[in-house]
This record gives sequence, structure tokens and C-alpha cells, in this order.
Amino acid sequence: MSRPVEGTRDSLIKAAIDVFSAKGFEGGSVREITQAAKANQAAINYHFGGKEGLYREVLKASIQAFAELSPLDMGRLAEMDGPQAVEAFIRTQLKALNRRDQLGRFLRIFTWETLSRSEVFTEFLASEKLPIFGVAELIVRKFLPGTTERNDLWIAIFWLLSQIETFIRPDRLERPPYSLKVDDSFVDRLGERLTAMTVAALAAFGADQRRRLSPASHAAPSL
Amino acid sequence: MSRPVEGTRDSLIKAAIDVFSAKGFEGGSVREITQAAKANQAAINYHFGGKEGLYREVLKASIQAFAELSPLDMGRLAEMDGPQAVEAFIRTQLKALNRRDQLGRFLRIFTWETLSRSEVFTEFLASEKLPIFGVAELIVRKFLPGTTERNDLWIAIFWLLSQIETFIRPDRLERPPYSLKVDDSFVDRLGERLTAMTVAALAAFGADQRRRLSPASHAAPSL
DNA sequence: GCTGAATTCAAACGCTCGTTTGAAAGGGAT
DNA sequence: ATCCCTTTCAAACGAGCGTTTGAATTCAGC
Repeated sequence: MSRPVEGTRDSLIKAAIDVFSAKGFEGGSVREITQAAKANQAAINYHFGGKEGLYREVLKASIQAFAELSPLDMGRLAEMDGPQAVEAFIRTQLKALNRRDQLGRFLRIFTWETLSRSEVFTEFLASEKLPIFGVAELIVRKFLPGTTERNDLWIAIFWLLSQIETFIRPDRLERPPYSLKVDDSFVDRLGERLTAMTVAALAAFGADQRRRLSPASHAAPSL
Repeated sequence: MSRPVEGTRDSLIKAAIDVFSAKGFEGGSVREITQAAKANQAAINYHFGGKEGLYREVLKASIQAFAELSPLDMGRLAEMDGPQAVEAFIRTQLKALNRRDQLGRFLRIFTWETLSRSEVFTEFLASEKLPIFGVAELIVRKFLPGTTERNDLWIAIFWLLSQIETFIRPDRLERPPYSLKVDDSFVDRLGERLTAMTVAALAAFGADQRRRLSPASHAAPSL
């Protein structure tokens, strides 16, 4: 009774999102995907030209989903102060994580790519800039002086993005040695703690930068 | 000329550390390992009973290497204050990371396990407590009040451990969109920034805990 | 109802994987 | 030199992978 109107192509994409988010691109097999989509094995090659073509479609859908993530709208974030922006950034993504919804699956796909990058994803990164990097840069700039040099700016961006990636697989928290129950109230608490820690860390980074740049701090060695 | 004295068994373990750290347990093949060790394919089954047995030996070696990591000696860490302990914790591991030495490879193996956990590693976690968790708990306790409840304690431990895992694959930083040059001076700077951020974050977490526990804060709902 | 293009299907291909097999080689003890 | 046990080796096995093939089916357009 599931979806008589929905075509094979859409079913395949939907099933691929499930499988790739759970096992990554290499780990997810076309047999598993076609089986979940109740389609023939050859369907992937017919509709997408192969496994990579299907994955390309999944990545497209992922990026579009993130672009439409209104709480992370660049204009809205620009008007907030640093702590507010961090809270919106973290809570939005954590919420998606625990709901284990479509957006959570997309987040997980990106996490797989951070560990072992597929050719398809590398092409994507080369062709178009992911909006998430712009969001992260906008946020960290609220904490850092304008003169922060490039290396430090990128360290901060990389670090901010990694804060969420860490928590993207809640099963890690549910197994030993943590054995925590990841329910709504836990995620709420986690968002609160993580926001406070991230704000404090970025503030410390900014303070460090300002101290380094101020003339008074030149108590450095001679020469 | 490499190692006439060294037996096949040791060569296999050494090669397995290289391969598993680069590609994870599932991604590393016995053919690649035996080829690197200049051994026969059947050697792994003869000496270790199979791929899993070999991996078990690699994990044993990893854990022993961490236990012998003197800068992370529990007694020494216990005498330090919070920021000092954090600095030792982060710099020790970052150093191993950039040297791309044996210890760095072990770290990478653990990182693979955080993303997709093998049965072998799960057994390991169940059978013996990894010392790194004790180290992390000792450090975060320096920042948190003794009355911190279990959930929050484990969040802090998990978070601290994740700070290093994030930077464990420097190639991520060397590719777009970061394109940073990861040399000794960069790692040194990274250690400095990461230490400052981690200390600030843990301090904020501790302050939050204390505020929550103080009687004055009971502006909570009635009942 | 027929035609022809689009789609689905079962089966197979070629490849890599971990493992097994049975014979060959090595190396002390007698 | 012979025996026996350990270790190495080339070859093959069975299973899973992504993909290809060619026929069967579906279905709009005439």
C-alpha cells in the first residue's frame, strides 16, 4: 500500500538516502537499495547510470535540504550576536539529529564523507561551495577580531563544524561505556551544554587573538 | 635487507597497523596486508585464525601503546591543575598525530571505530576498560563539581575525547576548502588554540554546573 | 489493435573479498 | 638420513559486489 503513485526513480533515491546514511557510500550496496525500494537491481544503472550517479542525486538532495534549513538562514544569523548564533547553529542541527528524520540522515552522510571521502563528493566540493561553510564563517567572525589571520580563521571554522559532527551518531552515546539514554530531554540538555561550551571556547579564542594583536603584549623575547 | 630476524607474524601485525589505520577494519584487505608484509595470503589465517584475530592483536598493541604514553600517566595528571592537564592531554595526542608515527596510527584506528564499530572492538570495550576513559574522567573532574550527575559527567568526557578525534586526519585540513599546510608550526599553533578553547569550554561547563546546584538558583517552577 | 519507445526483469559476468586446501619446504631431535 | 612438527606456498572456493545483457512487459500515440 506504500506508494503506487511514486515512481521507481524516487523510491530508489529515498531508499538510497536511508542506506547511505547508515553505511556510507562504499558500505551501502545497490542490492540493499533496490531491495528496500522494491525495484530491480538493474534499475539503478538504468535511471542513474550507476551507483555513483544515484549517490550524486542523494548529495544534491542533501545540499538542497540544508539550504532550506530556515533557522540557519544567513540573513537571520547575521542579525544575532555570537552566543545566539551559536545556539541556533547547534540546536538546529542537534534537533535534526535526534528526530532521526531526513535532515539527520543527510547530516550523517556528510559525516561519512569527512572520514573517507568519495570521488563524487570531492567533485561536489570542487564545483560548488557548500553553504554550511559560509554559515560557520559568519558565526566565528562574531567572536574573532577582523584582523585574525587565515590559518586561525579556518581552525575556528573547522572546529565549530566538528562540534556537531561529533554527536551525529547517537548510538555511540547509547552503548558502553557511556550507556546514555538519548531521548528528547537528553538532547535538550546536550544542546544547552554544548552551546555554553562552544560559546566559551570561541570567546576564549577571540580573546587570545586580541591579546596577541595588542601592542601591550609584546613582552616577547628580544630581537 | 629489511628484517631477516623478524618473523612473519610480526611483519603481519606491523603491516596490519599501517593498513587498518589508513582504511579501517572493513576497508583493509588481507591481500593488501600480506602483500605489504611480503607474506602468503594464508599466513593470516595460520597465525591469527583469520582477519579478526589479526585485528585483535592490533588492538591489543594499540591499547598497550596508549597505556605506556608517559605524558598521559594518571599519577602525573592527577597532580596538575585543570588547564595543565588539558594541555598535556591535547599536546601529547596532537604531537603523535603530526609525527604520523605508530601512536598516530593507533589513534586513527580508534577513530575508525568511532564511526563504524567492528565486532572485535565491541568485545574489547566490553571486556576491559580502556585507560583513555579514565584519563578523560580525571581531567574533566578537575573542572566539574563533585556533585555533577552522571549524564553531565559523561557528556563532558565524551566531548573531551572528541576534541582530539576531530583533528586525527590532517588530510582533511590540507584539502579544500581549508587547504592548510599541516606542518610542525601549524600543529603547535593548533595545540595552543585547542588547549585554550577546551579549557574555556570545560570551565564554562563547570561554572554552569555550580550555578545550577547553588541554592540561590532555585527560581524554578513551583511544587 | 498495433507500433515503438520506455521501463522492468531474471540471469549472468567479471571482480574482489576472506577463507580453505593440500602439497611443498624448513628445521630440530633421534 | 629419517622422522615429525611447524611454517610457507600457489591455487582454488564460495560469497558479495557493481554492472551488463537481452528478453519481457508496460503503455502512450496513432
